[in-house]
Amino acid sequence: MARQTFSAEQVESKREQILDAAMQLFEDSGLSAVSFRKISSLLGCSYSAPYRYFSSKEELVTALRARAYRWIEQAMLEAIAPYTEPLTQLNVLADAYIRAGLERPNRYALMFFELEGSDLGQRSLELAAAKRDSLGVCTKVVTAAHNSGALQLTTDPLTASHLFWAGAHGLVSLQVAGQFVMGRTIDALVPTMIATLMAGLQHPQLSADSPPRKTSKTKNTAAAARPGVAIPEEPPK
Amino acid sequence: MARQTFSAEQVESKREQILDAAMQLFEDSGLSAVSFRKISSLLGCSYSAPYRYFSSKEELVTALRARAYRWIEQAMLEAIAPYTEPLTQLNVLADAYIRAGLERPNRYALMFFELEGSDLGQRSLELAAAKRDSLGVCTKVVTAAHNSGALQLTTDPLTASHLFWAGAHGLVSLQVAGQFVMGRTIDALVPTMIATLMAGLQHPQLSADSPPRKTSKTKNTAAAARPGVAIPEEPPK
DNA sequence: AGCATTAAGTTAACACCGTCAAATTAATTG
DNA sequence: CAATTAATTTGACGGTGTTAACTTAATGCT
Repeated sequence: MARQTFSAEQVESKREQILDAAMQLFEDSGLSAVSFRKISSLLGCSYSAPYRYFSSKEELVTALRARAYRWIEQAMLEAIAPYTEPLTQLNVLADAYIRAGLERPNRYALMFFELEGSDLGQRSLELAAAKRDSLGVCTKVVTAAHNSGALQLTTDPLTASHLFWAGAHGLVSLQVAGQFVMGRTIDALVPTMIATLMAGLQHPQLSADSPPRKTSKTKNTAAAARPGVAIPEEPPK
Repeated sequence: MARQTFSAEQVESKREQILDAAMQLFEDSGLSAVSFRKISSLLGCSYSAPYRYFSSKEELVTALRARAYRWIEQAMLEAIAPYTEPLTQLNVLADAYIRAGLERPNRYALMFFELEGSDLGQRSLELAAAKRDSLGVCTKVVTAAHNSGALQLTTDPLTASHLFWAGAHGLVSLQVAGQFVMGRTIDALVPTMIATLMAGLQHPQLSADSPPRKTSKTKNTAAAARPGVAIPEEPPK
């Protein structure tokens, strides 16, 4: 026969070395600084060697993106570990998520948006699993809070999880993008956002009866009245 | 004397031609497809000509980013134009913002996150103005809703605007990033998010008394009790 | 032992990129 | 017409992703 193939562990070890170097380059100097040549230089191999483990830069960045999800998942898990009360866990989780995003904005940004025309992200099972698991931490805590009666949701826990995640992510994004007006800081907004969502999600006038939105064709129909909120106006024209 | 310099209009026209081509390339194929050479090829000039109008690719992308903010601002303005009732405007505005983001996810993503180590975004007055104006549309509507009594905020209107923006942006981001679990769509979440924030922002238990967050050093202090929400637990260790 | 086999890694090459200096074109004034 | 000088083009450099050809080295077979 011939030389035997590397074991799965050896391959994984190589992949992680490459990803370590790539992540370091990315966090230090952005995505354009991530190059096979610089990675190879850091690893002491030739510039074409990593191609055996990542068939393209896009694939490498996708793996990097999955790592970012694993990182935020871990940050949330570690934050809630010392606590058992679901509502406390939810607050701690939100705090940890946002702090992690602010401390490593580049790595955080990697989780969202591609800025490159690529459909590889849709086909990576590893990335899909990492996404699922990171959201799962949030969903689990919200569900526990709901089941324990501490958070009396008027929507299902999954919807509530999505809203919490979206709210937290929105704050981090706006802060990183410099969207907050002068004098305002995210510090004051985080507790307000969490409290607002908690209050709103327990508001009796809110239930799962919101009509579905039309994403195209018909316009402005989503402005229809919602119970206890507002009465619509004359339609345009 | 000598040949006279281009007028400000001529320069601006050139800049817009370049930005048109750049935006087209970006939306079609991502940021890496935006190159001086391809732009020049589209414009029928030499690959170095655009350098007279944008001294670097980073500067060009920053101008593109400002354009993205002007675009979303315009989408919001056009959406609310036919209406006068502030609460209706707020709903229509949120709907327009989110639909715009979903229809052009690449352009939308340009507004947030850099993915490149660059501090030029901080020094561009044009970009700063575009950011301010786009948020201003939201703030104006929220303030009007507050002043008219239609939206009885327990926080100041600017804070509420930030929360609305963050919530809407969070939903768009999660949708574009494929974060929603299978079977769920953003269509059902948008009205829920808006209604939740509206309900939460009018909730009497919420006021501006939320303690500021510690962003570093001290940990887990943000999990402290908030009125009417939860009672904290034993601290870790 | 020696050799064939074949996985892992290297080198060479290509097209493309951002960027800048030098050369070139073209419009305006004296 | 000629000098001046803004606008543009050309040439060049180092860096990039990617592929193909080549080299190295470990294994099993005879």
